[in-house]
Amino acid sequence: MTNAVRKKTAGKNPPERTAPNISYTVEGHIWIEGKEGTFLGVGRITLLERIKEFGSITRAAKSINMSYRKAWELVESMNRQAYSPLVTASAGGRNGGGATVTEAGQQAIAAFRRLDEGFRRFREDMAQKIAGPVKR
Amino acid sequence: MTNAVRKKTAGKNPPERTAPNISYTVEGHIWIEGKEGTFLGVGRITLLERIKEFGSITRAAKSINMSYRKAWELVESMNRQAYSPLVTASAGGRNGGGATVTEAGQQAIAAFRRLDEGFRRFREDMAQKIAGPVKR
DNA sequence: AACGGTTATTCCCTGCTGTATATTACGCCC
DNA sequence: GGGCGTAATATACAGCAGGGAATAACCGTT
Repeated sequence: MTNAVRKKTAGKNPPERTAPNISYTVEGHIWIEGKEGTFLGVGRITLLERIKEFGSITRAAKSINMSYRKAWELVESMNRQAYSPLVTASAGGRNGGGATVTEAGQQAIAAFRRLDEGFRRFREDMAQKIAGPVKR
Repeated sequence: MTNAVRKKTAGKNPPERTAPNISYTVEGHIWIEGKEGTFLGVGRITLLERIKEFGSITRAAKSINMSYRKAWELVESMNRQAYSPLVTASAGGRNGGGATVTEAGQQAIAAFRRLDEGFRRFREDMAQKIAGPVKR
């Protein structure tokens, strides 16, 4: 997959408008879209996983350097668009309350992770096929 | 200000936190990445296609409501990251000059459109598989 | 009844991204 | 040479998404 390096050039090189040795990767984002736009994406799913881990929106948000405001907005958006809420939360109470990822939420996590893994494989396959036409 | 309405009712539906009939789609973006980030994406490829059509960066940019500055930056970024320039431009001259999509540029367009079409099919396939686990 | 940690909500403010504008350089055509 | 429409480049402006702080409500625990 390595490519030949053109090293012998006649004359002087202009300010390097092209690079001699390049490798390309196929990158991308994928998400599940509902009525109001994004329903599930990598950020939202990661947030769900952390909420499940910590039992708290606040701590989940901090663990991924996300503001509570943003985290709360994402949870609200997901709950609005889901058939049944993915996260249930309660203020006050034992340890001040907390948040729980519902069964539906855990299914959403699993489904999206499968999707995202399939996407990763797709991108790898495409990177191979692309190599030819794009180079040279 | 508005407090959450706590209904003690048994028969009435709560303020519609969930939707009864939902359809989801799998959406996404895909791009080819080089040394400085994005190399080819939908916006850049569309720009290339318009440049090919009009022979001018200015008119191409206007046709997609893009500022000339932005369009020029994209062209520069593509040319820097490609093995050979995808667009060549000249000021002055007949009709003030213009821009041309090179052979490499046309190959880039074709390669990316193939990739994007494959991605579209991938998303459609995934939307089918996803339907089950996400609903209900 | 006070405490503590969380959810829920509002407001302000900054940083970033892109837009709009202005200016210069360029080279064919009349 | 003057004109024209483009490329190329710099500067100032606007809009908005996100962050952070501040506040209130909540409820088991002590």
